[in-house]
Amino acid sequence: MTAAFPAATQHDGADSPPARSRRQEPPVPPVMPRRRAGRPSKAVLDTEQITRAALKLIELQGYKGLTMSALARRLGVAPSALYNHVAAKADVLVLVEDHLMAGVDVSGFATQSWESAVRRWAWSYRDVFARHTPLIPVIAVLPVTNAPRTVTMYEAVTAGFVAEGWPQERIVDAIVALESFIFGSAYDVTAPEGIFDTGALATTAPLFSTAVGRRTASANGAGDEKGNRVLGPSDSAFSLGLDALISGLAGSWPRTRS
Amino acid sequence: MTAAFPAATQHDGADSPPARSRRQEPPVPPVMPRRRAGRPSKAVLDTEQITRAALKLIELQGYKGLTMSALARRLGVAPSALYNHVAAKADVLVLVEDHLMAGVDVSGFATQSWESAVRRWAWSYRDVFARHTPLIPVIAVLPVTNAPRTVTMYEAVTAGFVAEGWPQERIVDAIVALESFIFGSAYDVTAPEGIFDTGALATTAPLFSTAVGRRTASANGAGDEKGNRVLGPSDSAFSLGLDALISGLAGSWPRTRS
DNA sequence: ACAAGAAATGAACGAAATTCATTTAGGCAC
DNA sequence: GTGCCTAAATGAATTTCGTTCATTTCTTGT
Repeated sequence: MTAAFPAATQHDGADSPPARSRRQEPPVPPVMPRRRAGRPSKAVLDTEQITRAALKLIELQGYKGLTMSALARRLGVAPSALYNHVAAKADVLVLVEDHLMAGVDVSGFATQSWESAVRRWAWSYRDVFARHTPLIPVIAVLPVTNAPRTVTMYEAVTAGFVAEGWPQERIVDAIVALESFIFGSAYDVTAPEGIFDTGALATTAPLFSTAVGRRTASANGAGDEKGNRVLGPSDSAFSLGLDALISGLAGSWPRTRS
Repeated sequence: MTAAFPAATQHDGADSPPARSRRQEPPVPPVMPRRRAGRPSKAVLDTEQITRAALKLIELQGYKGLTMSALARRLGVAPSALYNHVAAKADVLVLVEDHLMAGVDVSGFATQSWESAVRRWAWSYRDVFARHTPLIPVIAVLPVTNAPRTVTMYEAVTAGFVAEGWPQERIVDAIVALESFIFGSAYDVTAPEGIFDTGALATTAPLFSTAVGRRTASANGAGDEKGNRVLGPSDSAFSLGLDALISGLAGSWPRTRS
């Protein structure tokens, strides 16, 4: 009946904690040494290891493969053991999210112009979460309180806005607006190729259909060779929108003319 | 079979039509009279009814309550019957999505200036999907081919862009950029009150923390009385970003000077 | 009239998250 | 030291969901 446990199944050759040798039969390497019940002398799990294992799983199998069972298996542990460290699967997602935030590039805010810094930050932010779209619903609603790296990221961004002279009351709104655009654009990266092909509905929507045709045509012709990344459709939309947002935001508050 | 309907075994396995309510389970329509197996003389289901029932369920219980069982129960049908009309639950979401698209206000594109029309469209688009954020991952990746109302919506928007004189190759990118911002902003609407409260991390992020404080302060003071809606934090961020995007996009292509 | 197929029922199945009782180990209080 | 409280593990069970399948019954096209 309930056969979802590592009883007969083994780990995916990632670990074998205490090398307890059997009588004389080392049947197969990947056989689980089977920890006996009860608290182990040395703690097997902590949130750090859980985070790492989750990231590895996501890398190998995508979010589809990120199940509590799979996570437990990878850590050489029973699924229920995870619940000593996280209250629910959502907590695992939060761990992953906060880990990822450290990978967002905020370096520009210390060194470059506001425009350049925002652009660099936004691209890297989008790139990170384009590979982790299932986290977006989580982030968007997640109180920042227990996400230290996320707060650190916001602090660096805010510093860049302050340095540019932005009025305090508008900074958070501006960041939120940029972030909203970034999250939405991250989804767009994952969209399939012909997402806008109208097919049988083409006659219903002549203007839109030709616009779609022109778009892909111009995109195909525009191979950017000089070291810049080659732009896909989602990249050119992101570029257009980001530049518009940046220039629009720059003009949204009364700067003293230099 | 016996002539009397065996009310002992219900087809649900999860809950029972009679008054025995376990958790909440608001008593759905009257208790259905039990249909015997086999094809009924008159078809009970079609995609139209499924869509309506799904929308009602979402309205009453949110997306959490939208399960195939609940949907079937509401339609007076066994869960498996749904699969004669949709291939999977995702199809139900697509039905709902396309239905909703008809509610997005594109009327401005026929009558107003491009700026006003985009603004009206964007606000209504965001408002619709702020109440349906679970659809966003679906929409963002969904080929438009079998979503007729979605195509109709795009056609109206495209017409507005064409009328304004936009270059064909950039129209789709501009729409995608706006849409990305809209989807991201829809999530933001659902964010809890103190999402940016840094709590114990406040000392780590002094600039960000004060910016957050100033934001809510200015938002609280700014009650808009004259018929306009009172702006919450997510509204003012949306407003700021949308205006920036619109003006930035307007300046992104070489219009002939009037 | 009859075969094909559409549209229901009802009974499973399998995956997944989560809970619970139980076992064991470490760290305090006394 | 002894004893208790709690943390961290196992193993089994529970619940909920989406989905499939065999079967029944009815409609429709030839």
